Amino acid sequence: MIDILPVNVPKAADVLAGILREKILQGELPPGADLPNERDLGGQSGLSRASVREALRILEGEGLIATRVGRNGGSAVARPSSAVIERSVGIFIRGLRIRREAVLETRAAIEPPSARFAALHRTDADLQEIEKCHAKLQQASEAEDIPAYVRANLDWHVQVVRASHNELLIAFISAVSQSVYADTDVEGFNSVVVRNAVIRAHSQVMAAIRARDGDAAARRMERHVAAYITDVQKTQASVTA
Amino acid sequence: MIDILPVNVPKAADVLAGILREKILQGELPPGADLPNERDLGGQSGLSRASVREALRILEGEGLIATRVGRNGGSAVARPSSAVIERSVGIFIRGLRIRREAVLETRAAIEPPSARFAALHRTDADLQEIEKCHAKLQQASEAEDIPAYVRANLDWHVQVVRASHNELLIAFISAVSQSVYADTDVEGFNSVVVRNAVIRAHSQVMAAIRARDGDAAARRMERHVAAYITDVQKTQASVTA
DNA sequence: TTGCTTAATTGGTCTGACAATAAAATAGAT
DNA sequence: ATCTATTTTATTGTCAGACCAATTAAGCAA
Repeated sequence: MIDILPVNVPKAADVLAGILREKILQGELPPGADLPNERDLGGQSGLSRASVREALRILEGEGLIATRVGRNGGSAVARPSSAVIERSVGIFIRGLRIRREAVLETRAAIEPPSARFAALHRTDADLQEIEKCHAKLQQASEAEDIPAYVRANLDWHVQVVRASHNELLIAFISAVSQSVYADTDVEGFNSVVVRNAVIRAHSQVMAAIRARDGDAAARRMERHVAAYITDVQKTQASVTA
Repeated sequence: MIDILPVNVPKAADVLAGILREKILQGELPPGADLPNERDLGGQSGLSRASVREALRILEGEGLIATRVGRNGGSAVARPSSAVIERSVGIFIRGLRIRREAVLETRAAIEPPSARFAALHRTDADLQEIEKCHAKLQQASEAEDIPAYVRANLDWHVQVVRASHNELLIAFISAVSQSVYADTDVEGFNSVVVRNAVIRAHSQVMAAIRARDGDAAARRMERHVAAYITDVQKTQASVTA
């Protein structure tokens, strides 16, 4: 009696999706290429339109195709964007009830090395974008517009990582930031003292990035995020108390 | 004439998927809970079974439900796992042709802070798991079994991050490692000198983790991954030459 | 109790039809 | 000839109903 492993029974739609996925990822179907319409795909694959649609929906969920209705509609190959990572990370965080502390830890882990890469790889345009965010931050701080301040703060951090020109780090920080933003309590930034400290820290990080000093950028960013985490924990404590 | 923005036309399946997704993420439908069968869901929602199935497929793709056929089958709420992140990151890397350098950079960015957290949060069981990977690594190295060596090497790194007890970092490193593994050229590890250097570096990191010395763990891990990257670049160069 | 058979339940797949949409083709007006 | 309004057409979106396949519960027999 040989023991046979549980036999895998792939569904028709999964098989078709797998075939198309490989064609796309291997470059045989480059971004922008039109797929055959659903009826033709059904004819070619021998599957029903229902199964074809299921396969296309899978690929759409993976960000590999985009589908439009109407004449000259149909499915076209798309470039996957960081949106798919952001979505899966968001679901992961919410679904597993990841502790806020762990999310902040992750941000704290990613940002200092990202700041280093930003200092090393930045273009002048990157620097200008970062400074634009900084200006908005100052403006919101002076106007005591806390929601705008929180938004600008997050944008600044994301922009710094963008300057690293590392697409994966950008996707990760975007994904994590979205979750951080979703439940940042505004209370912590009611103090003008806290806000000014943030602005000063940002200025120092920017100076290092401007000077292309990777070590300084990483060091200063590390101090900044560490300070932020202790601030959050303090606020947490005072709320709990 | 007022100008009206392009009106969003959500598809029936998206709407239903959104409703169910929120119920799941808000905890109204906890992991393990059974959803109504497809016909009932259709009846309750007023949608056809085809649309219901499409909605369920979306949620399945997001890792939020698992579906089984047969009597007492149906869809049950699942805990999203890091698998969804791994899949989306894999598609992102392959689809966007992310440079191998950027992937390694990302790993290099994540691992040192992860090693710090590992030193701070590890349990004895974590340490044993890491040491088990290390033993396999040494064994494979002595046996000159390079594929097993590469595998064990990767496992060791993932295991260190596991010891951080930060679920997000674990998911990220798992996702990135899978891509690293997919195109690690074995050539670089043909040299016993290189392999022994890796083993020494691992030993030092482990010593820091054992001693719960976060700073040392981060510092040594940083040196280790930096050395790995320069090694890869050297191999690359020799291949190109 | 144990094992086999049967029936019920559920997802998987197919077929065919119609509705909704958006582009292209056409007709009409200036 | 060119712009505009209308009609046609290609395509996805949705639905209804049927049957197949897989799985398990229930019934039954040894």
